[in-house]
Amino acid sequence: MSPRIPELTDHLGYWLRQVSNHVSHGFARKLADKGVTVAEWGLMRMVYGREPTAPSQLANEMSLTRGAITKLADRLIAKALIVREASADDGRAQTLRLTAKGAKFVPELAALADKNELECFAHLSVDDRRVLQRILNETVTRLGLTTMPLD
Amino acid sequence: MSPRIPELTDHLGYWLRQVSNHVSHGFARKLADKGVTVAEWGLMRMVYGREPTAPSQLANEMSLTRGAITKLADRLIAKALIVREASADDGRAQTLRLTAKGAKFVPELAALADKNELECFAHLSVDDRRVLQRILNETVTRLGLTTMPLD
DNA sequence: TCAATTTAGTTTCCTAGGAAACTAGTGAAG
DNA sequence: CTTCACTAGTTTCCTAGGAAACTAAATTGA
Repeated sequence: MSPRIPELTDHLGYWLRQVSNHVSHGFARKLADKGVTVAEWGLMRMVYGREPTAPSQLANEMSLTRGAITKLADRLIAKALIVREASADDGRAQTLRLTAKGAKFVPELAALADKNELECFAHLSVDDRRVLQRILNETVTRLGLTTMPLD
Repeated sequence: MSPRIPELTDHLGYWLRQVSNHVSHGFARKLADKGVTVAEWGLMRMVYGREPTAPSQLANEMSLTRGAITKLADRLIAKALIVREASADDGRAQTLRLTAKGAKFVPELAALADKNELECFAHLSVDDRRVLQRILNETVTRLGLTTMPLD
């Protein structure tokens, strides 16, 4: 007897990705109006209000390779939103921090993030949102995730 | 007074992407052992047990561009998992369908999908899974999504 | 009937990130 | 001191997909 082959839609993972992609793409579109990508926003938010930070540190926190951070930082530097500075004590090390322009930009982008969140989840009851939050948190914990996803 | 800037982690969208990416990457790793990508699996599952299907049809259903389907199909053809055939009645049109090898492969890959689902969500109570399913479904409906995400 | 439009699929160019090789500076062992 | 291993960051090559230009076939309609 042939066992039934599950549909793609039989898996929670499918719906999760569906929703997640939509949320991210909606956000990406909003950010694009400001000339920024989601990854760029992520890095900017990470270094906002924080001591100059090592790229490798950010790579860990954002779950990107160091190579990706190099290029991401290059783009933000080209836009004059962050600066890369040599570490005083370690000839290999560098730090990234926001420029004044970058720092002024962050609240504006954060507002877009809030707006996107609202658009995507406002239809849920307060209770549903709490439950969703709890379930996602439990899952992150269970799966041993601790870092920021960007891809 | 300066308003507080929300953390990345203050948004449901952040956690959603975190979990979604983890689930997808875990699945991608399993599929990689079989020499297949998530997108390739998606296309294979879409055409499984189905009449030969137009690439543009699949593009819609999978939320990919036609260009992406062309290339995705090229890869699957190179692996002898699907075939591309000219439409009899329309000189522009083509259809894609699984080869015997491809069709035999699908159940094996589907088992991996089930396994991945289990690994990612088994820790949730039946109730939580039902609630999560409902919330995601409501959100998909509300956001007007009807298609399959692959990126 | 034959031009204009539309449609199906392909191709080219571009972006973004991973893997792994590479450069250069650090630190430890001898 | 000098060598060796390690670490920080960069670079090269590769993959995958989107946008838009492109080809060819169908359809429309004057």
